[in-house]
Amino acid sequence: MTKKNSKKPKTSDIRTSKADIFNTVKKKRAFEEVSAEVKRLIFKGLLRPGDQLPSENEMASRLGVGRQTMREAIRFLELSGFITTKKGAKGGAVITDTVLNSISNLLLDAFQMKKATVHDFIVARLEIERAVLRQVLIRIDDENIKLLKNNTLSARKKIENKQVAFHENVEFHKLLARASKNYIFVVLEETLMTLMADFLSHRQSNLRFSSRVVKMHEDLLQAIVKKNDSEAFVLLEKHLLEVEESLKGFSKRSEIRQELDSY
Amino acid sequence: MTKKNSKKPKTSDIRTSKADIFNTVKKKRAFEEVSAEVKRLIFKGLLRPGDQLPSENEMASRLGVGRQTMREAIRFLELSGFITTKKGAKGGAVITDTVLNSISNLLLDAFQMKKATVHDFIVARLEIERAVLRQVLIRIDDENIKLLKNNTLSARKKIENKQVAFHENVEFHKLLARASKNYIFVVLEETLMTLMADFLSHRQSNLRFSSRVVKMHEDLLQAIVKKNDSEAFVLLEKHLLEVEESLKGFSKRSEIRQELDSY
DNA sequence: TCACATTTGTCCGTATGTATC
DNA sequence: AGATACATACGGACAAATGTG
Repeated sequence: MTKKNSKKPKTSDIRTSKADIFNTVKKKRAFEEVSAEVKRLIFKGLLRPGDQLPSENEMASRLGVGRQTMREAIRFLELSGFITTKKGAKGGAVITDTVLNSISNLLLDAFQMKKATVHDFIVARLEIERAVLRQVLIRIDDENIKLLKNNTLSARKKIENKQVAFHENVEFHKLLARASKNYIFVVLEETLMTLMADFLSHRQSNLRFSSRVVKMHEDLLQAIVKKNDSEAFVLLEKHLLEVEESLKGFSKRSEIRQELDSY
Repeated sequence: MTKKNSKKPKTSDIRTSKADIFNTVKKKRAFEEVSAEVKRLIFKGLLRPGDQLPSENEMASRLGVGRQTMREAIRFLELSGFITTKKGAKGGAVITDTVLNSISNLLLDAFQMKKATVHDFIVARLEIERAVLRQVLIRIDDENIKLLKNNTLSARKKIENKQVAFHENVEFHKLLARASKNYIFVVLEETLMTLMADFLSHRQSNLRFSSRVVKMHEDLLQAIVKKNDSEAFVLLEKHLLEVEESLKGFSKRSEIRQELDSY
């Protein structure tokens, strides 16, 4: 952010490459270094979800910074989705992985600022799901088929018990992304699904619609297993267009969330 | 974040709706209220990009909180991409709009965390650029054509002066995404290009390759302007496959970025 | 060039609320 | 119920950076 944005370094434009090198040594704030250090430990796998971090005081003194600085680093990590904090004894910071949640929160801000519309979202989702399906048809294996099958089975069970299969239906698309074996798609799909869940959280859950979605997932999965590519694409498109219908009404409202007091 | 996540409120599940109402009154931390208030002002348009915020001390006393709390709120807004801060006299917080950057940074974190590989990246990029092109062919207008044309012109100029057109070539794809008029794609392309720039920053810049890229961009743009869809897709694919070649060698590393000390 | 004012960045001491034992 | 441990929050202080006269 600080590094990349300095496109006009006031000095001559001729030596841009060298100027960029100098920019990288620009002094960083202490809390940035601290949070980067923690992030590094997480990426390296030395800190894993569920791990408890020492108290603010201890971390501060161990890292050689003040409490205020430590707090700002903690805030930074918290808002980025790397840790969550709890008050009281035995409280403190715990490593979590809610980065995708943080992303979707920022995307909601973008929607709020009218930089993105529901239509944008629907188009992007359709395109990305198409890409995912293309990869799935190439790379799916028995294990992922089994996971998807189990998903539709438990969804079907819920429907039979007159319950909506909301969670299962969202999970189906995440499983599809995993079956593509491409982590970029996994991240994108999970982000889109988080947003989707947020959109739908304000509406009444509809058993009939939920049941219909389960049916379409079952059909889609069958087409995938049978390697009937063209049918799979047709089913996917039809499915997503129906889901789009269920989002209708949102397009008319300019704001997605009435209140922005969350998080 | 705090509100939405509480799907299991320990109390009976039956009164979820009422429980949710009570959840909204859950005590929030001071810095959250402060940052939410500033965000509200931005969303309402009362604070606009370029506007200078009062100093930390003044805002703190005006809002009735301590400076520490104010600083945490500022960190929040900064990370979310709503403000940037500058040190020194006449410094302070200024309303900006770098939400795009913030989302892109978090996406990079997510990719890092999920251990996305270079191969994942290449596949995803091809798919996403295809999707972008599809939308561009539908929605492009004269203004965006002009921006793209200017981009290739200045790239061509650099090549003629024996300079690599690195920045321009990266920018071309960002402009393409903007021409799709879909903010989601803009975010994705921005992220992909950041990754791309990161890959290439470690290699020697190659004038001959850079020149070749410019040529392909020119051809692609021409096909787009002429509405020659099929040729545009062929050119895009060919272009990206050549770029992929230039990334060879990275595939062996499991991590995308060696260092995460950015931002 | 130099001093000065302003503002962020950082540290410390202290107090309070809250969750756990 | 009381003690403990921790995050949360306030206020004061100084250092560092930066623009201005």
